[in-house]
Amino acid sequence: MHELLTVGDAAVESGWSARMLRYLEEHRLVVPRRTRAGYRLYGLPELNRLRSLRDLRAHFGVELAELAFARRLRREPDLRQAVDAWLAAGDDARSWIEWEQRKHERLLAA
Amino acid sequence: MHELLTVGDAAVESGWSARMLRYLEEHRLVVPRRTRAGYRLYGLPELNRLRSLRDLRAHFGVELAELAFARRLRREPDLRQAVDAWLAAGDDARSWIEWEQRKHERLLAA
DNA sequence: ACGACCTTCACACGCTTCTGATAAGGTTGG
DNA sequence: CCAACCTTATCAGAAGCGTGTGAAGGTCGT
Repeated sequence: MHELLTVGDAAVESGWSARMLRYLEEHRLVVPRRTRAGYRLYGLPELNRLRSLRDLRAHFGVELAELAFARRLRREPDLRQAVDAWLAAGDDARSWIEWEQRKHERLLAA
Repeated sequence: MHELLTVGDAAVESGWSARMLRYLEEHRLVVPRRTRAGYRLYGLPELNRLRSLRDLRAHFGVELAELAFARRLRREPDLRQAVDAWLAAGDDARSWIEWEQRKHERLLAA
């Protein structure tokens, strides 16, 4: 038997406030279905999603905006590529090709 | 001849303000070397990094915090996995495994 | 040794994010 | 039909981000 909870019960069950459940829907992070009258209905998948979202925030300190950005990354390949390239130039290049050149620059700077 | 610019010149050259260059360093997005006296020194790699960072923001509207988060993603595998799992449950699962089950739930809700 | 840079620190402002509260009204079940 | 829920909309406030500006002091080149 599938439990379908209205927003208040889902709030209790998930550990969020009802206010935040509406907020999360507004930002399309967890979007419940509706009854014909417009009541939100949360099923098991939504509850799991809410709980793991809560864990992500608690455990890793992830902001909602950051999650939304991660979602952008997997949907916009050119963005992803640009970001990856930018980051790669930071922690790869710095490590050894540049290192040689820096050794030289450091002499000039000293 | 490698140009090594102090913060004011690097600001002019890169299109950021000196203030922002210090801010970007503080958030470890572009970290220059220092002279013994503590002056920041920007070389070609840093200037390129600054310019492409500028482009990333202008072209894709990327926030600095989001970039920092993307960096976390590639350095913390368990975070990455958690985020990926969460996102996957949203745009894959929603599309078809869940879809069947929703059809059923929708009947109950109506 | 002086002017033009640089350093750190801190205040402040406008904007956005997250969160709660409250108001005015619709739905539902006993 | 009434209590207890739900809806949307709005105001409010704490916290953070992106910037500028200014103070108090150190460094550098001529």
